[in-house]
Amino acid sequence: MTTASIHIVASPESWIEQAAIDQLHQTAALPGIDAVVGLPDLHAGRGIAVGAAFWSRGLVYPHLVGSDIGCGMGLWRTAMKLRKFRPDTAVRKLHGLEEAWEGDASARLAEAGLPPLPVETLGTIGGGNHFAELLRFEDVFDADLFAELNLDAQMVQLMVHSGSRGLGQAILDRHRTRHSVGALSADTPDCAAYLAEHDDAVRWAELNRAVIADRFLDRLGTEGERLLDICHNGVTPHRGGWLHRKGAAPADKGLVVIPGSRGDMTYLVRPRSGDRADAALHSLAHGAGRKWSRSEARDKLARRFRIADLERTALGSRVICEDRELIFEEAPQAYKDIHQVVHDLERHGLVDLIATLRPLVTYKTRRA
DNA sequence: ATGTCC
Repeated sequence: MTTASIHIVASPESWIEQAAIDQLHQTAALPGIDAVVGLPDLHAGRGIAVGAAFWSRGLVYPHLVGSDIGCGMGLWRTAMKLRKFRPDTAVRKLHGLEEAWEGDASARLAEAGLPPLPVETLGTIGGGNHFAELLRFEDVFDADLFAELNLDAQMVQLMVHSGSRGLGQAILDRHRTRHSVGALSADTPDCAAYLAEHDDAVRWAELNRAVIADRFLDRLGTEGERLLDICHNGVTPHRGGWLHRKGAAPADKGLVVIPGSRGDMTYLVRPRSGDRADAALHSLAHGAGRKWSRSEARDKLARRFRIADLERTALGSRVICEDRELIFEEAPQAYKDIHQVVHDLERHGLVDLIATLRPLVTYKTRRA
């Protein structure tokens, strides 16, 4: 059995935990895996490294995508002018947005051309590292491109990070009862069935982000226009094989936002194509990447900070998170430095920087 | 990650 090539996109000074590297090697040794790429936000996951892309020739591995099929980031321009925006007012209006949506979810599914999939959680953020955030453009690195893309630094922007909720989980669970963590031969009915369900979950997740954005915009009394939507958990056909992305943004689907932690900047980048993009499996970091596990973050930060300390960030933004464990787990200190992560991508010739965005209000969870 | 586990 041959072992796949392993390419890690990071500079020598960027810290990457050994456990994540070990996981890459384990995945590289699976049958049919030809190429493995670790992005600079690489960190250990539950068996599979996060911040990674895996290319196989004739086999599809559902467990390399994981349970949150279709998870990703969307970015909207709101119609709120920055100079009129008051964070206090926004904070007052934002609550209950992780609870069931009152709108007609079935109609939204039908409009999107989706089959009658579960609708109970459509329009809900979920837990973990998911969030919705209001931001403003800060540094503009390429003013011509910024203008050409019709971006507007005068307006408040909205970013949504969420996925397919219980739907993706159910698809992986069903697959696992039959095949465990085994591969599917690409030409089998079981593989076709998984891919069909996977593709539905990807579209459900994209719709979920759109409904979340609608709920936020409604609550804030404004409207929005979607600028981009990017899926970082999924499997797609690529060069006669299958490209699995596990917490890796696509470099071949237009502009990408790479959020830092909830207390740091977000980067808007334009992926480059070419040999270096090929070597990186047309993939990019999907965020800053965890530096500390959730339990480490809780232990270390609960000693040093009160909840109230974490509801305001070093950048002056607000964090709405009524879950006292989650606010420690997701604290900025638990994440790598986003500037270093993006610098590594730039240094490897994978992206051109367009702009940074500064967080204003981050919403995680708050009772209605 | 989880209409999640304690």
